[in-house]
Amino acid sequence: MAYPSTDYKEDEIQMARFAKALSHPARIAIVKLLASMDTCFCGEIVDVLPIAQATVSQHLKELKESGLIQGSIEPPKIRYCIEPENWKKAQKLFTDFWDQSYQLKVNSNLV
Amino acid sequence: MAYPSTDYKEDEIQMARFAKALSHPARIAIVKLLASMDTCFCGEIVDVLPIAQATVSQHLKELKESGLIQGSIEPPKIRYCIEPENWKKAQKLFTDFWDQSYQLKVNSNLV
DNA sequence: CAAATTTATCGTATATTTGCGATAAACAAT
DNA sequence: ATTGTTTATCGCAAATATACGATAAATTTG
Repeated sequence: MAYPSTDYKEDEIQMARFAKALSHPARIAIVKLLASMDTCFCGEIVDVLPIAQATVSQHLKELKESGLIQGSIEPPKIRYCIEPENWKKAQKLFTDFWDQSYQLKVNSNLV
Repeated sequence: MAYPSTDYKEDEIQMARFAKALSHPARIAIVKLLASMDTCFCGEIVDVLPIAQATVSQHLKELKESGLIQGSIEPPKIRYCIEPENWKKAQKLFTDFWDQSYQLKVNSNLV
C-alpha cells in the first residue's frame, strides 16, 4: 500500500525516506556511533546495542538502503561508516526544513 | 514487539519518535503547510493532499500524538497549528544531531 | 426540528516493520 | 581439509502502519 509518489514533491519523499531511516532508536544509536567514531566494525555495533546480531544486521541493511551509511568488506569483518554525500543531502533537507520554520519559533516566544 | 525503552537513551527515543512522525510524505507536507500558513483548517489540508479525508485525519492524529502539532475546535471546523514547545524540542534534537556530525562533513570534503 | 457541514472513528484489507533463532556464506587460521 | 570468526539471510511470528468507505458526532444553518 505504497503512497502514490507522483503526488508528493521529490524533496518531501526524500526527506520522509531519511526520517524513516532514523525512526528507530537503534538506528539513531548506530548512526550516532558511526558519526562519532568515523568508522567501526559491525561487531562493535552489535556489542553496544541491546538487540540480537540478526536484528542489528537488519537495521544496518535499512540504513544502507536509505543511503545514510555504507559498508566495506575487510575479511572477515565489515567496516561501516557514514555515506558522506547522502548524509549531506539529509543534513540539508532537515536543516532547511527547520530553518524554514524559524519565524514560527520566534513568534511562539512572544505569545 | 516494542523495543526495550530502558536500553536506549531518552534523547534517542524522543528523536526516533519525532523522526517517525516525519517518516511519511503526507505528514511532511502537512507540517510544512502548517509551518508556512501559521494555522489552517483541517479541510484545507484535505484539499491539498492526494489522499482521502479519513487518511488525512489519521495522519493528523499521529502528528498530534507525536506532539508536533495541535488542533483547536472552532465549530464546525478544527484549526490546526504547530505545537511550539515540542516543535522547538524536535528542532533542537535534530539540529544537535546534525551539528555533531559537522566534523564528518568537513572531512568528507577533503577526501 | 431537519438538513448540511465538518471532522473523527470504526471496520477491514493489505503491506511493512521488528525481532529472533537457525543457518548459510565468506574467509582466515590451523 | 577442518575449524573458527564474522556477518548476512531465511523463515517465522507478532505488531504496526497505511489506506479507504461507511458512519458517527458535533455544530451550524435553514
